[in-house]
Amino acid sequence: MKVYNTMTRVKEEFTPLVAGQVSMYVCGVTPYDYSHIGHARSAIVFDVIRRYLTSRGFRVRTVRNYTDVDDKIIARANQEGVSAAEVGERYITAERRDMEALGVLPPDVAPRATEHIPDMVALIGRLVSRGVAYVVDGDVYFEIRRFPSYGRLSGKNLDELLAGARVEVDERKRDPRDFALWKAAKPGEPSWPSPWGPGRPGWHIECSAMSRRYLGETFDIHGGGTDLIFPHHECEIAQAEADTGTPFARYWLHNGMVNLGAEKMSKSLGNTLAIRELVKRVSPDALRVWMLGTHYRNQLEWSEERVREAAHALERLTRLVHDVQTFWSGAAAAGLPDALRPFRGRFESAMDDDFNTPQALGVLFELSRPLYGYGERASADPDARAAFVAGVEELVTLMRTLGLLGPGAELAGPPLEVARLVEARGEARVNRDWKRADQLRDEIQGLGWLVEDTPSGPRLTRKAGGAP
RNA sequence: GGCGGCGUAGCCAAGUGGCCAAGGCGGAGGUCUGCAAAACCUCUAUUCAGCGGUUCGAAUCCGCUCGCCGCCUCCA
Repeated sequence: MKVYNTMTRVKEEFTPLVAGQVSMYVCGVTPYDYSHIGHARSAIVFDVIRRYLTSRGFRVRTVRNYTDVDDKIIARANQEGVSAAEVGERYITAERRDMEALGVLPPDVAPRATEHIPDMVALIGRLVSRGVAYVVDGDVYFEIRRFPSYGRLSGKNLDELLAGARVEVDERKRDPRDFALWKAAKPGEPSWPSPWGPGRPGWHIECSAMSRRYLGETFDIHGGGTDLIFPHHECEIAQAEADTGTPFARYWLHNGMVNLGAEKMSKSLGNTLAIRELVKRVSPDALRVWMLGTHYRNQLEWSEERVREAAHALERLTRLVHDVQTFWSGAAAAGLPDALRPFRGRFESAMDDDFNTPQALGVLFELSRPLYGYGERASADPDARAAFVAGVEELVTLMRTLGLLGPGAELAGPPLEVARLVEARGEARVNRDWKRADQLRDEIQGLGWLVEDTPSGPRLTRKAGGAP
């Protein structure tokens, strides 16, 4: 299995530190507002990576954090006249709901920065005593020039960094590129005690401290959006490695941004589309298929129209699953026919190549073709039926690897009302009362279901459009 | 200015040295069907932004040009 490592800028063979186990840390959100499509992409990308690794037999331990102490949270709290903790709590709760709606598996650990302040204080203390950090008026800064490889992940040259620095000038810092580990409390801000006086942690320290607590000094995969490469991940590395002297994360994976129009979607630009609004309009699986249709490292342009197309494409797959459930749920599956055997291997080759989901999805669609062939003959030919059931089982397995067909997916049967209408239409057709049959079909369609007559009987599917 | 990425059919998007350039959406014709729908069959890029070069051979490697985006500041 190969993964692209941002650190080395090349695809590398993936070998976890401990055979059979993978430790993965993914940067989560700063909960000061509702999560948007960009967060959804990151979550879905790493959800798929996690699921795939699991399907390949790895025991995967995942951590996704909440950075619930930050300037923006404080600003929001002040603006609303509530506590920062309340703001954090509100958006963490919302984020959890969003993730569930998207079919993203909860991480094994979802630590909050505010619950790990002592770990951070301890880490900062060690950095100070090692001489890589210094204290000024209750602030603590990391001294960049004490960590020579600073800039390696992002490919930044330290001198140029200084030249083009748009960093605010702070005379107290030894070097403008030094970053804050600890910020002395200002009036009205939440603070915690520390050897340097009351204050709060800087932005990057929480990830260094929490990843270490839950995954150890060195772990396998560190993920996040490309926008975190600098300075966030760069600083995480500096903090962690300056203390331990051992490598921090072994593989750095970064997902591309979601753009709106030709511009990056981000909270600060105010051009976001919140997940909670999004899931009202499109199904989670359609959204997932749309996202996975582009490689995770590429940029992706938001378009509801593209998601609708994805929803339509997805139906080619889900219809097969429905057909088995509707017509052959009790039928015995045979072994997978030889003709269908290569698909899993092709799927895995695609995924093994830096999680090439567009290609993997292509394999699924190719698999659907022969499957429809078996489905056509299923009622007349028991062999075809057994092959059909076995083949669709295989399809379901692969789809689930991508996180499709989860609990959120619409696999439930039609409401009783619809079922009755279908039955009535069946009778009308037997009586060759076509007018009534068509009328009933229209009624059923009005309720959001599509009836199709197949050799095995009427097939019911939810109408296209992607709505949940 | 520095670093990184992208430009493949009407649209989206894989492919990164050599079988006919995946797959999806859309479109065209046909089979099937009471009519539909779906499915099935066939078709829909002699060509990969442009120009040079390397090679027996390039969308794929190299150079240049044009266009677009991201990071360098809070950000998934």
